[in-house]
Amino acid sequence: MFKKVLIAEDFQDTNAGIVSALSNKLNIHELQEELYCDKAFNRVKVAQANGAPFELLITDLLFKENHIDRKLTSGVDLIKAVKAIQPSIKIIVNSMEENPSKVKSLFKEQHIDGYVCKGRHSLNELTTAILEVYQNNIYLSPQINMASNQHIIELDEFDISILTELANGLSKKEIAEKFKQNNITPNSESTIDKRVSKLFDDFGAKNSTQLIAILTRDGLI
Amino acid sequence: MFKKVLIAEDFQDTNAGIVSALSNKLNIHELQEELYCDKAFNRVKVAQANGAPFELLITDLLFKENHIDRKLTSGVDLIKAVKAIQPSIKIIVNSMEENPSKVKSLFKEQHIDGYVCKGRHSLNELTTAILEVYQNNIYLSPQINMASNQHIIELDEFDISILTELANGLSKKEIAEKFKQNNITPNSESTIDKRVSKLFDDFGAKNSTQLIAILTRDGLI
DNA sequence: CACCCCCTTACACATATCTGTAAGGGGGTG
DNA sequence: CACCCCCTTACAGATATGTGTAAGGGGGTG
Repeated sequence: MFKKVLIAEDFQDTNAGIVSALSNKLNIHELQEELYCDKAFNRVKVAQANGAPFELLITDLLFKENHIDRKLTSGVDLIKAVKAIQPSIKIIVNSMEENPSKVKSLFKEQHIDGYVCKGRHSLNELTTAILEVYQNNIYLSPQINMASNQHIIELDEFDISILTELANGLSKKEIAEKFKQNNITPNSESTIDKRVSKLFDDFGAKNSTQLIAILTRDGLI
Repeated sequence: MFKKVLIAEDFQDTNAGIVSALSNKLNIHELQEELYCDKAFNRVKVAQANGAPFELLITDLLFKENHIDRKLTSGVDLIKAVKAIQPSIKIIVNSMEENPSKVKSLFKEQHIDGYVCKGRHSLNELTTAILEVYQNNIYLSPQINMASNQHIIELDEFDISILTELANGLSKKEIAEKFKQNNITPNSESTIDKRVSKLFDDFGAKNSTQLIAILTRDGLI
């Protein structure tokens, strides 16, 4: 079994639940926990420098903001930073995120080893995930149905830029101007119109307002 | 100290964290837990029927949907049901909700005794909250600043109706027609225009799209 | 090269949005 | 009653939105 595991999770109750479950169920010699990404990253760095690196990182995705300055503000930031200094570390994400395309991108872009979706069985799932990952397998919560009829529509960076500015109250004309200023291309009002109209079809929206409502609700922007 | 406490919380890790913290820190004789509102309500009912009622309910607000049919689908539903059969029970809500006006309404409408906001100190806060509530005081997470500059703008039922339909993709003309059909008054396009424009000012939005984005993000609609 | 597809862009037109102004109605007050 | 305030409503006009059509350009293919 893993000998040295780090947990990064900002909710104290969740954090405590994970720690207590893992100490009881799995024979992990050293189980450390952190409430902040930056501190978690520091522990990884120090452990490696001392020749006793962590073998597994269990992390949440969202970390609440507070008065403390943060360099790493999300689980993805943390994963990137950790992988940069210790590519071999195993990573399990434990989060509320249910969007299949977001979870998919964690495996594809961040090369995580397991994904557990918080819920009524997440501790059991987490235990299973750890065992699987220890065997060099990957683990994915069964409730994340990659092949479902949920939106697997990929929003590219350009789509996201438009949508973010729309949600920010800019008109399409203003967006076109901003894109021209920032050398983002394409940048004609017409093309932006076309893109947005395509997204209406994709997401079954009648107008911009509904489109933004849908995407905001789903956490896609 | 409270002798009999019930915890309603659907995330297994959070649930476990609360249980383990309270068993260690507080001398509570009987600490039960449930993952579903309906089951929690049943426990309260049965305990009361057996002459050994719960003295305190600690509940979340949001409970994930799954394949099981649910009568009570939220913490507020549970609180209402429990208060209806046992008005004297003490209630502490433990949730992610940070909106002051929503928290305010829990105290005002549901007459809860404590509110703990999930975060990096929520277990410590919860312990304090239990001690305060046991002394017949109320407890409120310090991070919920009721007098802050956050939006304490009250949206009335009419506002919500308009906003919901806007987020649903209806034009203002269509909303006016729908209101006329459903005998909702006022219902002229002009008045709806005026209301929405007022909300632009209230929330600092430039147009409908941004307004809906803000309100959706804040969970107000 | 010709051909095709896809993307970008311009333009046009009907509709919707947003912001004024102004008229009228109900309720409270002196 | 006169007066005032607030809300509803109508209307007008400048902009913005959504949806067509069509022209042109790049890249791949035969």
